[in-house]
Amino acid sequence: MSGLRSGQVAAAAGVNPQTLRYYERRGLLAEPDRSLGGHRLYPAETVTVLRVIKAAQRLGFTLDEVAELLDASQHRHGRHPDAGLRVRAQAKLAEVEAKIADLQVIADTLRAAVKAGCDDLVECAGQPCCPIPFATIAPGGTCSSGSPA
Amino acid sequence: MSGLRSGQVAAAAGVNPQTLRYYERRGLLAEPDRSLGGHRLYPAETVTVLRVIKAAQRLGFTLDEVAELLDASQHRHGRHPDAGLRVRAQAKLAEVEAKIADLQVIADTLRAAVKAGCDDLVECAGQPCCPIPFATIAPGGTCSSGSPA
DNA sequence: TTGCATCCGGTACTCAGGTACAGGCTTACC
DNA sequence: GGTAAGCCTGTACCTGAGTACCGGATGCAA
Repeated sequence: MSGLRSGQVAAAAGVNPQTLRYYERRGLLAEPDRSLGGHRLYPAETVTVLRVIKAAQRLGFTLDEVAELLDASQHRHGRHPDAGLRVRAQAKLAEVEAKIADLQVIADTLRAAVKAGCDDLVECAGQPCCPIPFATIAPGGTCSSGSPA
Repeated sequence: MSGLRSGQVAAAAGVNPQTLRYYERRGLLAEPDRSLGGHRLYPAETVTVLRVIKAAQRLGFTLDEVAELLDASQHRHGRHPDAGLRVRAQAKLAEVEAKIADLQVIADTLRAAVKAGCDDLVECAGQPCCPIPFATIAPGGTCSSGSPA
């Protein structure tokens, strides 16, 4: 009995054993009991906690945010209003949606550049017809459609 | 005459002066001429190059990729087939679209979690009804319907 | 010629999330 | 009790894109 060793926990959760120590330092995992010789002995729930961490990371939460979520999970009694998953998930959703919108603009620009036949960044920078936003553009050029070598 | 000093170029392009040296090390900017005392003297085009770099970065290209694009731009004569902007922009577009799709899955999951009223990660991990994918789930819970992935 | 802003090279640090290595101790099994 | 696998701490390294700091040299204008 007495608990799982770090290698066992790591294997069960599919993470590197070093990651356990790293998470402990970061405050995501509580310090476990030790054997007489100083080896960590984890309770079985630790595997679940690791899976929770990985799931939350996958949703876009940073480790600091995950730490706060786990923390909030522990003393739900003195419930702070903004610490819960619901509120944070809503905020994260807004972040993710903003990121998607940003990437969509980028994708549109790339599509436009491909369609316009741009094949040389530096040359494009001199031509006002190129859809790539060079912010403020250098002295104008003779633009048509192709890519004059 | 004789060229722009690093601070002038940096100010004109809106970047940190240190960034110029960094880009030089990374091979994005050619080594400029020097004054007798060893100070860099840039041609005016450098400002355009910096804007090109920033525009390409904005489109999702890494600095290594930007370096290759700039490189390809210089010897377009011995044209390597896959070095041009067009091909690379298409590849980058696919990357960006994949990332958008991934984020959309994440956004959907977050929306589902909010809708399901999840407010505690650890608790959710024990309940099969939570839409958050905990991969393989820990010992069961008191839940009604479930869709474990 | 003096004074100050700027620039030089080199090094080290930042953020995020880990991963790797070195040198020594513990545990488990036979 | 021997041996090998596993674990311990501490420290250094990785990617990516810069930024900061240091002591010293330069450039330019009055």
